[in-house]
Amino acid sequence: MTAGAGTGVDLPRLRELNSLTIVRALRDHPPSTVTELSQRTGLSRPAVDLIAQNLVAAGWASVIEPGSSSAVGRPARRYEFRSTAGHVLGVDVGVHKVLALLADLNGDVLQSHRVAVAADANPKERLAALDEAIRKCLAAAKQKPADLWAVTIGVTGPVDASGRTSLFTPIPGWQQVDLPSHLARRFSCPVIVENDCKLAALAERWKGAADDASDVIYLLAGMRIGAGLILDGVLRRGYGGAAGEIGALKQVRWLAAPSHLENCPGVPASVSPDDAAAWVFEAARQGDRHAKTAVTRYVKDLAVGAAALVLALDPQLVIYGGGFSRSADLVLDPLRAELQRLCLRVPEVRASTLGADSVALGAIRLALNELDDRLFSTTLSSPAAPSGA
Amino acid sequence: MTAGAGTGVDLPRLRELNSLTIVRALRDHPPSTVTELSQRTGLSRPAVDLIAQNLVAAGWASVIEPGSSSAVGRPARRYEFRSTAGHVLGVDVGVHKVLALLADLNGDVLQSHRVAVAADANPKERLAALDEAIRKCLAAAKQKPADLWAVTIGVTGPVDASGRTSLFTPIPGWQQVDLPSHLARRFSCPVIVENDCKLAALAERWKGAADDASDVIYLLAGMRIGAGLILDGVLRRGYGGAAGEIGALKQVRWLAAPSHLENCPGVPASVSPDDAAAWVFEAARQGDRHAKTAVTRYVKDLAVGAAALVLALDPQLVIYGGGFSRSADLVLDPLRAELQRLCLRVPEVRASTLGADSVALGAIRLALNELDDRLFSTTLSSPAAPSGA
DNA sequence: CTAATAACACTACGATCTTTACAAACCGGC
DNA sequence: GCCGGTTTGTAAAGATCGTAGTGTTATTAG
Repeated sequence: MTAGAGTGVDLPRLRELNSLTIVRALRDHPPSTVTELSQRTGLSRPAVDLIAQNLVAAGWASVIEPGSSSAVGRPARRYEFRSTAGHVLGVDVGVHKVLALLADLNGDVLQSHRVAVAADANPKERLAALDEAIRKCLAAAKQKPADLWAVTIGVTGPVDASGRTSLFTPIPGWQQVDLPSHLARRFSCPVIVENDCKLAALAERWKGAADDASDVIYLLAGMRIGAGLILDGVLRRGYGGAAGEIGALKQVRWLAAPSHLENCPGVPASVSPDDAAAWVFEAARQGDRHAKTAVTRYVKDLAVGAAALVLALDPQLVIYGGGFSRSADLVLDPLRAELQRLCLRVPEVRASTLGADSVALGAIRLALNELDDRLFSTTLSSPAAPSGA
Repeated sequence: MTAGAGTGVDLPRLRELNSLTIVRALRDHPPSTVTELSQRTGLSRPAVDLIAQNLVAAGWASVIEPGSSSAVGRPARRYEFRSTAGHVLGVDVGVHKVLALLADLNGDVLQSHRVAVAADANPKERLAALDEAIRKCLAAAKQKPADLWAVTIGVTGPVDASGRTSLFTPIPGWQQVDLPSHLARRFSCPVIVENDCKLAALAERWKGAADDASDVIYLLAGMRIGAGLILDGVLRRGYGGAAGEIGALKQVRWLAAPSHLENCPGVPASVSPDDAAAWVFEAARQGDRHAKTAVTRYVKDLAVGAAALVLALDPQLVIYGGGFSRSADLVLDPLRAELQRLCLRVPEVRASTLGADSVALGAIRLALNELDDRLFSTTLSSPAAPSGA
């Protein structure tokens, strides 16, 4: 292949490029007339017309015949991206649950299924829950595994090039699990495994609190704290997939931070360790001294790592997400104050607007991104579920 | 303009795209025959031939008529990128010196001029030195300011969107200096001001120790420690231009690190503060106990910040550069050991291979990058010094 | 000097987009 | 109900570009 010099463009390729342009224009906007597409793309109306007809023939677009029009002039035929031409699956394999979402090519969620898992479940049980979540989600939408065009699974811990969490993961026994192999037997389409923080960051940038920013640090705050980095609008994985794992540094007190909440004096014995943090936040809201101190200490420790990331990357925006983001009302202001104290230039700080689905939503976004790269960078063939890798 | 949907391609644009492809192919390789270009770009020989002739007519390429050939067959005419069609200037405004480099469009340095400046010089004196360095460098190469296509100036401290080091800079009085305005009066071409660490990182990736990596953390180690980040092969500035300034965090001991060297017991009074570090490194090489301790402590502190960056970004490579990189023999191994201790996945650690010119070289690279963006993204007009911004 | 080789030069062809022109469909007003 | 105004759909002509194929030219090897 030609290396970095770029490749010459001949006429069939030109048509392909313009077809891609039209597809993108269709996808980014509601059903459009040929005239609108012509204006948006700069192509002439006859050219757009021809390409649109070809796209319909290939299955990428569908026609909406003109109904009753309100404007003057002849009513226009409208073209629309056929978002149902394919489907993608996004799955969140968490500590307590597995959540599977099925979406169309627009990224609209069509179906979801959640399976609870014990925190100390062994890998076999967890994989069974994963299979069940996927199976039931597809069944409810009357889809087969072969109908999927891309699948992404979110897991806890940094994901290496082979799709394994070999460096570290808090899920017991999960370090040895070879998820790509497990799933390759079930799907013919590409399967991506990715870190949960990174996926949540993607989701937040896609349709969450960061949809207007291109340089974002996303904090996934829970009993474990992680970070996902979006720079120049693109998710950064790092060379080995371990970007954002600054919590591993002792000077950054992310490992200790949640323990302030867990070990806060006054938590009733009846509250399980998993719910302790929520109890403490609520107590702090009620004015409990110990709880307020615990939250303050938690934020102070959280802020050190956040400041390190902010100083390293100088983002536009920091998103506070994850399970603890329900308590953002208590965290955001002191976090801002700490960042002000520690950083050169303080970014905006916002709470996540996506709920517990953020990781699975990010998985969908990543699957769609992969699809875009695969379909739209090379040739635009007829839409069909890919058989090979 | 059309928003994110991309723009349609018509036939004149097609020709432009292919011309750009040929220009890039010419630039990346030694003088090429039409056949070679045809193979590299995938375009047919007649097409390449026509485009090449147009490029020659426009001034982008020059012809080498066939001389004595060694191969069989008719000797081929060769085309070559006319690197002398334009020039760029890269300047390093350091604490002790101003260094100006003039380069052609290949990035080959044609001329350099260095002017010494006192560390405590006021902005007016420093600007005078800058003007002198530029003037003499251009004069020696028989070039006028109007012949330049792009200029980049490297300064110490994070550079904001307006080209000022408003947040922080160790150079006395420099925070108020409006370098872009100062230079806009002298040049009609675009002038970029950028942080020195970032430029040195660019240089190292261009023709230094990092020329084979795409995810690089560059450490500019001297009496002050800074960092430049290259992710996915692109320099990351951060939203406000302050990426890499992790030294501002107290838990990261970068501000204190060099003081171990400066305040090392046993440094003779005759050694100036600026030379103390070099003396300590040399003493450590000779086996001096105190010096060795100082170096150890220095590396320990340096490693904390480096580890924070490594954990945050998971790079392929860490480059140890800057004034202290002459002592890399003492630093690299203990630095690797510390990173091993602190990080999840340890990147490769290398010493800078570029000398004191790295910042100015990076300035040239950035000027050329800007030129590429400007010329090759839109239309490929005749080469000429740009008049407007 | 001849054959082989590889590059150059030219022509015919096909694909693509644009421009121009005209018919079709719909609205509003008389 | 009919007619002008407006916008869309469609067809034909013109222009540009890259490809394929053919012949010509320059050099080396024998």
